[in-house]
Amino acid sequence: MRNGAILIAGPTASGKSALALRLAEAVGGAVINADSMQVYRELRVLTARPTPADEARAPHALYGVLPAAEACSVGRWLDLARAAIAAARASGRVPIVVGGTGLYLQALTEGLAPVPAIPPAIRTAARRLHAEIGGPAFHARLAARDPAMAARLRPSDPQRLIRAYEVIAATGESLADWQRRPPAPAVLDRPWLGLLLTPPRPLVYDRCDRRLRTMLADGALDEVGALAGLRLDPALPAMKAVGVPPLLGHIRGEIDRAAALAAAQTATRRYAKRQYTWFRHKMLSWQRYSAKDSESFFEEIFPIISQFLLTTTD
RNA sequence: GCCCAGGUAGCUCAGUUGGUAGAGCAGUGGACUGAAAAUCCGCGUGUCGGUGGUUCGAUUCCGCCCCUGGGCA
Repeated sequence: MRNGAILIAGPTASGKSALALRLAEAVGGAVINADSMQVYRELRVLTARPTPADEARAPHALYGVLPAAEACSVGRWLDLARAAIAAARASGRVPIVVGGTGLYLQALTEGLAPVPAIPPAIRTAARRLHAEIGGPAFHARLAARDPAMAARLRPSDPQRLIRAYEVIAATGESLADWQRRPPAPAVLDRPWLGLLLTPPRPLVYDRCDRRLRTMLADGALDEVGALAGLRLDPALPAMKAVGVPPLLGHIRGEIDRAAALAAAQTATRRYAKRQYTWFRHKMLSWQRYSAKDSESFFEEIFPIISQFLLTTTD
């Protein structure tokens, strides 16, 4: 039986998906999404999700599986990924996990603190309180209950402040203590091979720019218009996907199309830059490839994959 | 050809009553443990268009030239 799993990471527009698909075809794999935005159903074009034609070439999992009205999370994704990996193995396929969300991949390979699920009412209340009293006051409230977390968070960082607050409120224990505990059993308890794609940055930026243009031509505006029609909470993750805010602005008539395009392109470049930072510092055990296109990636990588899969077969 | 307004960071501009200059954006470095395509923190020397002049000292004042925009011909 084949035990190994292949993980592919890289900044947006680095050619991950194409490579994953080629490998899946070559080794009999199943492609599993590790991208926080590609999980949302409504955003196919703007999140550069694999096309139906791509999905027909090999099994794909976790693409477009949640409505934008719901918020995904690392924990939720991890549960989905665990199931998808098990399903792939059960069908005799090699799991090929591919995506650009560093946090998700980290949770997959290193585990996640075993914090219980926080009741939605508590989460909502924490968010509402933060909105009401503002960062500094909220930070002070947190400090009163959880000095350890307050000490390492800035009053200007709403997302982490709220998380710390809801954890202490729901569990009575500091998130810092939770994180010190041994993580839940690692999802990837069997051998895995991490491949990190890092094409030269100017190349990725150029691809991002051109891809945004293509997305607009392919209906990204209609897609975002339909999303707007759902009248969702603007704080939901899908509403904050790269490109959504500027395209919404254009739809509402606040900025012209060219400005929306430029803003979306800029946001994409900045996102890619953050990904490079994460990958550079956190994925030290991953094999890095800076090849310029997916075809040369494939030729370079395929022999390594084959060797890896051989050594992990019982 | 003449008149007017400009020419300062990659871009848009501010400013210096003469002591070689600073914002936003872009870019860049970093952080990251349950909404992460999120969230947050750092980083600003550039022939101040060119060239002469005045001055201890000119990006700043003066002359000439070049370029851009507008107006008049």
